[in-house]
This record gives sequence, structure tokens and C-alpha cells, in this order.
Amino acid sequence: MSGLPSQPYKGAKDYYPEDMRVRNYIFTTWKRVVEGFGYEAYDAPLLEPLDLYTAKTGQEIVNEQTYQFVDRGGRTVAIRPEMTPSVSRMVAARRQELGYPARLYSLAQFMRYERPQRGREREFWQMNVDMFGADAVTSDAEIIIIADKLMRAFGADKKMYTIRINNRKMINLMMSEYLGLDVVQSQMMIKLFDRKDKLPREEFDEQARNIFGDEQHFEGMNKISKLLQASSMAELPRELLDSESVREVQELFTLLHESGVDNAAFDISLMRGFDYYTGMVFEVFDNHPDNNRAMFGGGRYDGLVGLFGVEPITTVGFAPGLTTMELFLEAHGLMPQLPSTTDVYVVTLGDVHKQARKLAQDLRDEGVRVALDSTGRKLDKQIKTAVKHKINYLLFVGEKEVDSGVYRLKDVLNETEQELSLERIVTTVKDRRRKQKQAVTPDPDDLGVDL
RNA sequence: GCGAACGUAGCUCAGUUGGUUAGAGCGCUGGUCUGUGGAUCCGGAGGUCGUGGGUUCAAGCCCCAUCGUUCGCCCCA
Repeated sequence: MSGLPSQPYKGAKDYYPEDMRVRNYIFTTWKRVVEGFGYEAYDAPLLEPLDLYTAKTGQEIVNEQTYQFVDRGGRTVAIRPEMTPSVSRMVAARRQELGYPARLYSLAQFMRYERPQRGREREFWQMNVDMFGADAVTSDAEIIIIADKLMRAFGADKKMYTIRINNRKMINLMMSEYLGLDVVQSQMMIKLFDRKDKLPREEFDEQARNIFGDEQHFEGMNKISKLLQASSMAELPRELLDSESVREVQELFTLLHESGVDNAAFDISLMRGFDYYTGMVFEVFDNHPDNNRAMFGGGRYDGLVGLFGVEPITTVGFAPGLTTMELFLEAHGLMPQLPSTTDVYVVTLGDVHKQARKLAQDLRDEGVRVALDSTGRKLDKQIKTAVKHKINYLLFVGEKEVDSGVYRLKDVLNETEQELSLERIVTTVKDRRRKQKQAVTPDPDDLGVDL
């Protein structure tokens, strides 16, 4: 025995059936919500030319955090670390025939060479949701409404999370017109705002003063404290309220409010990927004390499709991650009991294998998912196996049942038992399956989806 | 990339100032039972203490390195 290590690659995870139940639950819930808004599935290659990423972001991130190699044909390729460049490429390639607005989503895995931490892995799964070719504020609103519905679809209530919203255009306006900063100063100030909650107040102030330089800092600091005090749009300094970008943000909040998104808050310190966002940015924050963090976010990035040498196409989107969603559901006690995909486990008593096999096949022909215990083991072992696999029903098949055509079907969870014919077994199981599906994934009608 | 903690059976963990053959619960397995046993009772297997060096008469325990996990920083496209 040489003993090859059985653990998975660093930062990657094995998905056993119990893990897949969770993953499938989250994915199908996501799918149902975004498809309810008319988004259609797409996918892209796992590998892309490295250039696709260097063109978009800082060289440093690409070099340090992508898995890259030279293929046999000498091309430098990378395992995709995100979906946005790929989907932008796809849109650019068929820009004439997509039909706008184009609503697209994907469920895909990615790899980044990072230090694994809680909620952050090297291999991870995300859903990417993007709308192309729609620049009205209503599309910004739609994206945030979807993010909100995503949370509600898992049974989250508005106390459990907060949606924080800001706008890059508005920030740029504040930096240049209101605070009077040049481009370089603005960049520094934006980074500083982003780190506001991580710095002690004195250090924040000192760094802000440094950015202003000597002459302006007194007035500048005054204005900054006015900005930071604003917990809603209405509290912003009067000089700003008149601008177009501010009005746009106000309109966004009105739209959200009308759609029942009432836990969205304006947050001037929210910056998020300042390298390519061009308008609205938002983040969904987990309010649970054990898990206080930004879960996922997104925003408007109108410049990416244009990088492919075609006329720019406006884009707004977001991307929730599987692991963070899982941590959220666990922290808030929202993870349901997830049964096996197998409906029925056939337990055999005595020498009835042939008949049990036939019964199992008959049930399968009727659309029931059946696993047959063909081991001939003792009753308790057979039952234990079914329970371990979280299978909903046990079906006892012995000589008595074979003779009568009436079988004992046991509901494992409720520990109730019925004597049923084959037809009744089929309807009982399917009925239960339908109810369970509704309980685990609420009907889209209950989500209050409209826009 | 930086700082810190942890790593003992499949899982959760105990293991005295370094001192004989390293323990428990759960799980697994065999029997009991022989149509609900998913229980009870009785038995059993399973660990080169993450790995490799070192100190020592003696290392699960001390030292170094390495791998992995976790937490914080950086970053988070």
C-alpha cells in the first residue's frame, strides 16, 4: 500500500452526494429565480487566452492569481478566474444578432490561485447574471431586484441581509466637482473610502488630509464629513442633489421601493472593483453577527464589450457564489433537510428477488426513482442503508406482498406506514415529491416577481 | 505574499512535568433477533499520533522543516 493522499487539491472540494444535494438545491433555486425574469442559460470554455484577462484588469492580479500554462501549441492560456470577460467576448462576437436587451446567466466553476479562507476557495462556483444592451436605470433596478429575490427565495427575511448601493458616476462627480480633486487624487480617495470601515477614524482623517494637500485640506475635510454622514440620498449636500447622476440614484431607490425591496441602503463608502465599474454598484451584506460580510455584488460595467473592438454595449450584472450562499443559509438556519433523489428503497424479505426486481422496474416505468436492495442482507442492514442515503420511502417486499400485490410503504421521516397497490405507491410517492419540491423551493408565484 | 493557531481511529475529541502494549463516544463490522431490528444486548476490526528530520536512555508531548486546515492582513477581476 503506497498510500496516495485521498484529500482533494488545496482549496478545492469534493462533492459527495450530501454536498451535491446542497449545491443542487442552491443552483436550482437560483435558476428558477433568474429564469423567472427571462434570463437564459449560456456557458463558455473553461480555458481562455490569458490576454483576455490582462486586457481587462491589472496585470498583477492576473499574474498572481490565475492558473495559467502554455498549451501544446504554444498558446498561453488560463483557467477562467471569472466569467465576465468570457461573456463579454461572446456578446461582442454576436453583437448583431443577440437582440437587446439580452438577458444571460451561467452556472459555472472558476479557479483562482489564492490563499484559501472561510468562504473563499481556489475552485469555486458562481452564478453570473448579466443584462446587455440596456442602460436605463430600470435595468439597474432589475438586477438589484433579482438579487433581492434570490435571497427571498431561500426564505431569508429582510433583517438577515442588507443591500448597499452606490454609483461610480456619482462618486466621480463628488470627487471632482464637489471635493475638487484631480484624477490621481480621486483614485486615492476612492481607495481610501473603500477602506473606511477597516481604518481607525484618526488614520482615515490623516490619509484624507494627505490626499488634499496643505492648502485645501480644511475645507475638504469638512466636505468629506458631510458626505460620510449622509445615510440616505436626501442627506447629501445640497450642491450635489441637483446633478443628473444623483437624480439617477434617487430614481433607482424609488424603483426598488416600488418593487418591495425595502432593505436597500445608500452607502457612499461602497466602491467595489473600482477598475471597471462605470455606474451603479451594489453589494449584498450578511447581517448575521457570525458571518458579517459582503456576500456578493455587482454593478454596471459599460466598457467591457467595447474592448473587443466593437461598438460598446452597456452591461449590468452580478455574481453570487455557492460557498457564501451556503454559509449564509447555515448561519441563519435556512438550510432545509434535503432528501435523496431516490424516492423508494426496496427492502426484500426472503427469497423474492426476481419479483422485487420486476416491481422495481414497473415503478421506474411509472417515473418513480427506485433503488433495489439486492444484497439479501438482514432487514436492519437494508433499512439502515436507506436511512443513511436519506431516501424518503421504504418498500417492503416479501412473499406475502408478492402473492397479494399489496405492499407496505413506509415513510421514513414520519415513520408512518401504508399498505398500497403499485398504482397507489406511484401516486403517493409523486404527490410527496411535488409537495417536497414546493416546500424546498417555493413557487415562483410566491416570490412577488414583477417589474 | 505577511502574521497566528491547529493537525491523535471514518467522524468528534481525551491523552498528566517526556516514561510500559495510545483511549472514549458515535460510526463500521459479526452475532443476537427472523416481517419494521432505524432498537437492545454481546463480540470484532480499525491508529507507524499529518509527513520528514533532530534532541533524549525514552517523543503523541520538546526543537526544525514541510504539507494540510482554520483565523486575521493583502487581495477579492
